[in-house]
Amino acid sequence: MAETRRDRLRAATVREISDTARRILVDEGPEAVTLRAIAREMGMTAPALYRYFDSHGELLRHLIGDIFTELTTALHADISAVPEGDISGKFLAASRGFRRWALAHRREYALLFGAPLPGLGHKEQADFAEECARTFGWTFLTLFLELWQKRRFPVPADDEIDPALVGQLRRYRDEVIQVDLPLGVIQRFLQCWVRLQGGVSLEVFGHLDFALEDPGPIFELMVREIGAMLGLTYAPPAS
Amino acid sequence: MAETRRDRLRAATVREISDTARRILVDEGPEAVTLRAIAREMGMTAPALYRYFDSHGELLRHLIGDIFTELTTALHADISAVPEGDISGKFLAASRGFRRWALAHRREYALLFGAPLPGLGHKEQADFAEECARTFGWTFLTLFLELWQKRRFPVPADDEIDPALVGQLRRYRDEVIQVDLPLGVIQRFLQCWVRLQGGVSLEVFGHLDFALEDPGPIFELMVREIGAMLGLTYAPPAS
DNA sequence: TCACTTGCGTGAACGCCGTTAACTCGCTAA
DNA sequence: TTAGCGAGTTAACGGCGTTCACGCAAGTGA
Repeated sequence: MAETRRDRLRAATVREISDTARRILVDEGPEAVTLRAIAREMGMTAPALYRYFDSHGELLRHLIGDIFTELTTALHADISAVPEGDISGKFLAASRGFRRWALAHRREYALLFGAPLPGLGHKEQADFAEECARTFGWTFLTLFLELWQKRRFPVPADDEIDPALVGQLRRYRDEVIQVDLPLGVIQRFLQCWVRLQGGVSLEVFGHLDFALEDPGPIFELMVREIGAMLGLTYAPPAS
Repeated sequence: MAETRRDRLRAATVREISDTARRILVDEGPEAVTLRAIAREMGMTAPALYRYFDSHGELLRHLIGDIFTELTTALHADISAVPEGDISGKFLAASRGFRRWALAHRREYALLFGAPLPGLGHKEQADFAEECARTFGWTFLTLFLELWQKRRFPVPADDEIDPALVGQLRRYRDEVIQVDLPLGVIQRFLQCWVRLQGGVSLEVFGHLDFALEDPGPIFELMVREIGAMLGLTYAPPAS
């Protein structure tokens, strides 16, 4: 079954819808991304969009998927801009790149990492957005694993880990990562990720404004601490 | 000007509106908190609510203020349940209490600490919600300062702090805290707060579900680390 | 007591929104 | 060549925030 002309047109329309939705999101905020607004912008009427998406929610999920992919691409660019051997540098670049992207795309970030939208259950299976999110997750995870392979930073032994955590870590390792690793590595990964994403979220959502105008130094401090935990050779940001 | 009968009735209605809104929020989620739904529930019509609030957004902000106050009250209860001398215990109780409240009130938490709602600019001045948020902030801040007074945990000296941060910390200290303190104490406070709220947010919003079913142990690990940084005498949670 | 103000609430309406249903039209595949 | 399918339309439903004109009762001053 070759790709027919119709199929190409359809794919192009889907892309145009995504792009339009994206532009509205950036320009006018998430609440302005309505079916009618998208259709209006494209010279169509709202019901026509139902030929391409089952509902408003599904369109949004698709948009989320697109944005995840874009973020992943941006991070990979940041990472591969660092010379091949410098794994510490790559890790720092990814962390800073994540924050930079988040600050430059606050509304998109809110869609990806904010409170889960009602009606957009984050629990959907076999979802496009879900898949893109997983791919994104691998970006940091592979970096982390590579770091572990090369530097063997100190991690807690299995019997030093909270028993309530051991089972969960094992499941995550065996079912998702599927690489033979000490559980302590995974615990460290999660700890780092919580700090990184947690810190970025707070800053992006303005929850540090009560004290700071520019939380950049606090973020850098955090990166430094994470680096220390992982035995990274720290280098200050380029800019 | 004494409080007239009208004033009392009016205040009662305002409270009933808040309560109704709150109930709808808890039962049906934030998107269900509409003027019409509130009015319906109260046996009124939507336009009547405009006698009490300028707009839907302002009603929501008021609701946020109420919830902040409730959270503050809950935390103070947790804190004062710990014997007077045990400042470490109080700090741990507050941290765990914050997480417990957040998990037990996910929708409310999202309203307070999620991405700022569009149309609900977080930058409003002299706002009721803003005021309640500030009061909430003092809960942890005073605990932190009390800890500093009593235990003098190690903090960086002024000239060890990122110059880009010094000015901001000084301004926050002089204009908000108004207590004579080394800037390093404030830096530490912010670092702790970022980790605490960042971690709780991630968990509440389900952004650790990709790996963990119960992030509790990770949170406890975080509390432990924070405790170590502040020289707390760590005690495992009661429950 | 009587007129008057003030505040609370209603109903109708406007323009948004997501969604559904019935319909048209042109391309495509048999 | 023709039947059918896919993409698009218009009309409509119910829900939303919001505005406006109006009624009505409670409080107020003479």
